[in-house]
Amino acid sequence: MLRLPNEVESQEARAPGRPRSAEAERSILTAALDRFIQDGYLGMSIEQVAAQAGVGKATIYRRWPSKEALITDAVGSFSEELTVPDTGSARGDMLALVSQIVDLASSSPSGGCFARMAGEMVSNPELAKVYKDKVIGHRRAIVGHIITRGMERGELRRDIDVDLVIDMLVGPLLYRSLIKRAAPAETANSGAHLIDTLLAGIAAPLH
Amino acid sequence: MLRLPNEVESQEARAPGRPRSAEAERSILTAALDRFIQDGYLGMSIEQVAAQAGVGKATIYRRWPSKEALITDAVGSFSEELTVPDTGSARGDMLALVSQIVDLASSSPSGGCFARMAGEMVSNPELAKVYKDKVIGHRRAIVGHIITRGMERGELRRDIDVDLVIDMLVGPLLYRSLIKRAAPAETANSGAHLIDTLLAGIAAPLH
DNA sequence: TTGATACGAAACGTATCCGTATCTAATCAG
DNA sequence: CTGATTAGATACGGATACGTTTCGTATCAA
Repeated sequence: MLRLPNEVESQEARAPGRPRSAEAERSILTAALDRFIQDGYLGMSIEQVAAQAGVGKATIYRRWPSKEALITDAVGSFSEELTVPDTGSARGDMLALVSQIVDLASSSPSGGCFARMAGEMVSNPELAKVYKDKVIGHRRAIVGHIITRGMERGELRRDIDVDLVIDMLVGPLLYRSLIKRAAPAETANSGAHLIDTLLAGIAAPLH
Repeated sequence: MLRLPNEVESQEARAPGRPRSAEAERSILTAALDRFIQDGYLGMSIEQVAAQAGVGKATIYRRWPSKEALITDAVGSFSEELTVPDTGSARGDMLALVSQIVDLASSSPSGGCFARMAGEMVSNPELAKVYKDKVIGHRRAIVGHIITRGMERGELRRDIDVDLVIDMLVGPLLYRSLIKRAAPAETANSGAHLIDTLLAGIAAPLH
């Protein structure tokens, strides 16, 4: 049996020589995602990413074999810190979630990411799959959880299609952020209006 | 932007020499829009456009000073043949409009155009303005007309925000077409479901 | 017929970018 | 210290694309 390093048995023996910088890896992924959202896959360049990350180009190609592999990893590493709100009511949960999304969009590149991805997904199916699985799936799961809980509590009708309601809640918000460049505060305000209208419907009461 | 010789003067006055081909101009704009939707602004090339249009590259640069000017004109020349339906009820009008949009998306490049534009608008404000004015504005006006008429007829509540309801009708449809690659028939079906849910709301009736 | 212009095709110059190779300095284990 | 590897910086080859120019041909008015 090989001699194990000090109090570490599950890790393999270290390679000789200077180890790779973990900080460089993080800064590369961050810069790559930023440039991707800003300029798109073709508009960005590896040299820009290297400059923004403060590394050399060779350091990037030592880790990823190609530009495409780097971007796929960068999009996949992009996680949103969304939590499932629990305010006691479906309406409150929806409001809290919209508030979370608005805060996140103003403090991280997640907002512009969707607009950029919408276009890139047309030409890049693999990127589309990664983004849908990692980001869209996560977001839809949270909304679905809120809706299902509201149905179980009797606040929401039991015959509604959860998947459809998710689209009706998320779709207008994304549509607004894509078309207009709405200010965060305005988005939050219209979000409340959206939720109330979705809950009440738009048909006139009979007589 | 595009000015033919002596266009402003009377139709009698003509420039000497061979006149420019109007057919070449149309085929260039059509090819440019197609390549733009397919590959994006950076992904397309003028040589591709020229080849697809069956013209020489110089013929393009004789009319437009740059790639950007060409694409701006191509997007601006893109008009949708949407008509305001009049079925007698707001619900019927909405269904008819969704049907129109679905048919249009399967027979023209308008569907993929929005996905592509969503990404390109991030980096190109001028293109965003043209697209919003020409396409989005036209589409929203039709939906707004339907909703206003429904309010006047007493089918829809009078206290709803027309702009918000437009977003609630168009947003989910666009969101679905962006995220999923839904088949046209499925989109039409879920469109009917969407309209009914929007009309009725999702809140459970009080006891 | 003549002159002027547009036409498609193709070559050209310039620039950019991907991915590789090379250089010297820095960082680890033994 | 020695050897191995990574670090950033930079040059390079190949490819691509924008925009210009040239060339011979075609199309108009006079």
